[in-house]
Amino acid sequence: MRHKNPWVCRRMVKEGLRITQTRMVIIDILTRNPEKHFSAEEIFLMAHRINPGIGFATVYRTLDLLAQMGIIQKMEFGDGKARYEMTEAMENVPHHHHLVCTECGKVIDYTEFTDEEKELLAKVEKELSEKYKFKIKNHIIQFCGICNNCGKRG
Amino acid sequence: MRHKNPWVCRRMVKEGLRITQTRMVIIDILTRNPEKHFSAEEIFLMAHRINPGIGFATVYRTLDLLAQMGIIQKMEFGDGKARYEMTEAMENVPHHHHLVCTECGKVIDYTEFTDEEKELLAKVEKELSEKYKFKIKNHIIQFCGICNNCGKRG
DNA sequence: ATAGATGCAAAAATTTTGCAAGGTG
DNA sequence: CACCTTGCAAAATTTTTGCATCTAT
Repeated sequence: MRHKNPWVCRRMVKEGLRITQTRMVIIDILTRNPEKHFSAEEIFLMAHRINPGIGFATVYRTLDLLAQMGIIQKMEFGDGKARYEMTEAMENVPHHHHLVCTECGKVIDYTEFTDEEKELLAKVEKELSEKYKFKIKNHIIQFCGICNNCGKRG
Repeated sequence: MRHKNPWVCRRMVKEGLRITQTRMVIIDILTRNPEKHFSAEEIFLMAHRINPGIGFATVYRTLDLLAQMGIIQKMEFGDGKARYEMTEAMENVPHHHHLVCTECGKVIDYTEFTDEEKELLAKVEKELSEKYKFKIKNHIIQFCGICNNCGKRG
């Protein structure tokens, strides 16, 4: 099997997991779209277009697996569907967070973190980690509100 | 109808909504537990114990309504159930965030924000608000990782 | 009185599971 | 070849909807 994302494949091999065609299709979709936040259905449809044999259940199982390994992050913007995207631990994945419109569900990505913010976040993580004996792997930051469009209408 | 949370009731009246018994039961549960993050089912069970006539659908409808009004915040910790808690905009609700264990689902509340953190957060919100013309009402901050217990076992 | 709100039950939507068959190491 | 992984279909879970009835204003 061709290894499209060597970093992920190495981790899978190290954990005794098999590098299958279906998994590679899904990993490829996620790797090529590090700034997107796809739902399971969207990933299924894209995977299905590449290989029509792929089933919904396997997409869910693979997403769970990758989330468990810390390769992707599962999140939820309030519309009942889980979303998945590469974690910041991945190469070439810019640190980014989300602005979520509670009116229309629109999600804006927000990447411009200042050094001050990054440092403070790292400090907070370190403090929390020690205080609660919690091994922090990732964080989710969402700002919720009303987007430009909905603000005009509403 | 007795008004258990005058602040919320005033807002409801202002928006032409009716202050019903069912709504007050639900608002009371949420008001008395500002630091908890109940699922819809948990709220339904508690409401049902107070007034067995209350139905599941109304619980969902009321939670949606309150979330839409910005009185409660809907969030998701990765177990497929939405959670609801009073927003910081409410009186007497301490600013707090969550540490979520991705192994066992345990959620630890984290309230100790320094002034530095609060100021920076306010600054970031203001900047984002202007840059994206987004009226920010709230934020969700979650740190994801492995809790003390799961760390020992795993 | 009347428009909004409720409760029930049925439906929708998303996610999980069982199991025989297939693919990877 | 052994055993992990898959696909399908069925099941489980969570959330939403339709509609007659009730109730707050």
